[in-house]
Amino acid sequence: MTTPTPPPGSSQSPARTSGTRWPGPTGAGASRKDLERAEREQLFLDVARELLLERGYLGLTMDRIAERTPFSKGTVYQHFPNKEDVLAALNQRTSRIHLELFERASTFRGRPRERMCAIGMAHDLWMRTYPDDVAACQIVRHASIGAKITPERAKELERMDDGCFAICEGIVRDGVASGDLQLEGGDPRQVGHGLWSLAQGAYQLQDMDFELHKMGVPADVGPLVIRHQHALLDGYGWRPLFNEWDWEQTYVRIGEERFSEELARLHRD
Amino acid sequence: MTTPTPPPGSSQSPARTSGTRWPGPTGAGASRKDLERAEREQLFLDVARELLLERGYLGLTMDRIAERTPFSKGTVYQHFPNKEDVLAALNQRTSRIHLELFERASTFRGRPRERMCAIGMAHDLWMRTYPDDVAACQIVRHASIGAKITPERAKELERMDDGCFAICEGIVRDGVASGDLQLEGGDPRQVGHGLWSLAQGAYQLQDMDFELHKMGVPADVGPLVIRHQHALLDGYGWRPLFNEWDWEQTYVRIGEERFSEELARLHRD
DNA sequence: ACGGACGCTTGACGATCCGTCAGAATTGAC
DNA sequence: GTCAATTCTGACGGATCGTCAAGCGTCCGT
Repeated sequence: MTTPTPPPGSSQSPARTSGTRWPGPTGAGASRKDLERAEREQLFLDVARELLLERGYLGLTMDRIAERTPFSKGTVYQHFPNKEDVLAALNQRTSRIHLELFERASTFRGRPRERMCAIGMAHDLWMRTYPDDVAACQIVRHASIGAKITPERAKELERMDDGCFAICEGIVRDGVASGDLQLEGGDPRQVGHGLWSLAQGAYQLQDMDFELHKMGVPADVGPLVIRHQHALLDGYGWRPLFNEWDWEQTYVRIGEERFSEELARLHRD
Repeated sequence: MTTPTPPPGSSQSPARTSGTRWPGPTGAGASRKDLERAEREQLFLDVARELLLERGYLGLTMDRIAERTPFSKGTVYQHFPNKEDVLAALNQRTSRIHLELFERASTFRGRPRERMCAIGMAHDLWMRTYPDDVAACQIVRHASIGAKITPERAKELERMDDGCFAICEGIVRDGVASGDLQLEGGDPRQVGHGLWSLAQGAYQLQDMDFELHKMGVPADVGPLVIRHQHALLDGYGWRPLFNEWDWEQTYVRIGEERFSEELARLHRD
């Protein structure tokens, strides 16, 4: 677009061995410069992720990112105006996947409540596949830390969360429209809020240092959260109720028809 | 205990105008030294709280605490080994109140589900009365930041959360024992987990920067969370169900019989 | 009244990290 | 090969953390 210079002949990238497994949206139609820049940014993010896993939030420093990279700190700052923004960028990758999983889930064919189950499964898969990245999200999104993030990046994050939520909202509205869900005076969107709160809270409780097993919570909260969500939906009277349907089979179908690849990869590791 | 010297005559403390409104448990039977030390610690915590409200997590620094205090940084470090521990100590005060409110709520006379409502109200009151302190809790308790906390303080925090949870668990067990709640194969403690997750998640969502009103969530999530919790309990079949009872009256009773003082103070501000 | 041991307080200090910027290095056009 | 434009670099100033040796006050025995 801006630079009219196409990749001159040999467009083979240096194939930096960053080892990333992220579905990076390295957009098409970019000049070599842009490509290198995008690659570099990915590299920085991969290293940042590494550091975050190794040494936690307080161990992630700009200097260390530069050290583990063939670039200097100044160059890192060409990509991210500050440390919080690095976290936000990581967050962005994670949120993008979140939204994509939700979109895929929403196309599941079935009764509205079944489709809502697909959303729940997508969320569970997301947290299960990228647990550390989701943990990073918790930090950045905390208002008192996220205050330094680039406005555009913040908007982008918000946009993706809105997207996720809009999908939920659509399914709830379908539920109402189909007659499966009858809300007396409540805003349909609030049901989505309840489901989201449940998942969010359960995850945060798990992420704390407390020993949840003392509270009868299994190490893997996923199934429990899903059970809670069913209880919530039952409480709001969304048909078919938990004991009116073979949900196990629904989940099998969702897995086969929408998330076979993710489930396979998850079981492989 | 150690120092046999009693306060010689004039035991009038310097009456530092710390302006704290916290129910500090300045234990009895402490020597003058200990008392001064305890007072100083309270002062440090009050200043830390002030800073946290004014400038957020990143604006809370040990130097600034010392600056706003007639003591030097070294003295602050005599009380808290690091910055995270200051936050943890703040957290401790907040958690102590939390537990105390739960204990008070649990003594409410009524059917088990009504008593669980009292717990919900206690939680709501807690978050409503000390919103900023509860927000601080969210930061400290994040595993990646809480790693630097003094082990004893961490244990203490855990102990208080366990206390809160034990109260919930007891009420759920009462529900089962009374026949109001019939769980098919589930651990009774998990119901408590669901309620807690719901409150925790809703609060965290509110604390994020996202614009929840776009999701149909009112600025004050309290009533919505309580509605969600009722739905969850209905989903688990805890009698009397939401539409089988005059809950409004229950809440009025809880307020009058257990939290009249807190409610009055809340309405006054 | 005096002295000295003990413990508390201080603030300067080294280390770490953030974010900047002037200058070095590289690139690409001619 | 030259030169301008762009990109990269790492040293630097500022801020913060956490330490510690030296200063200071308190208290007790004489």
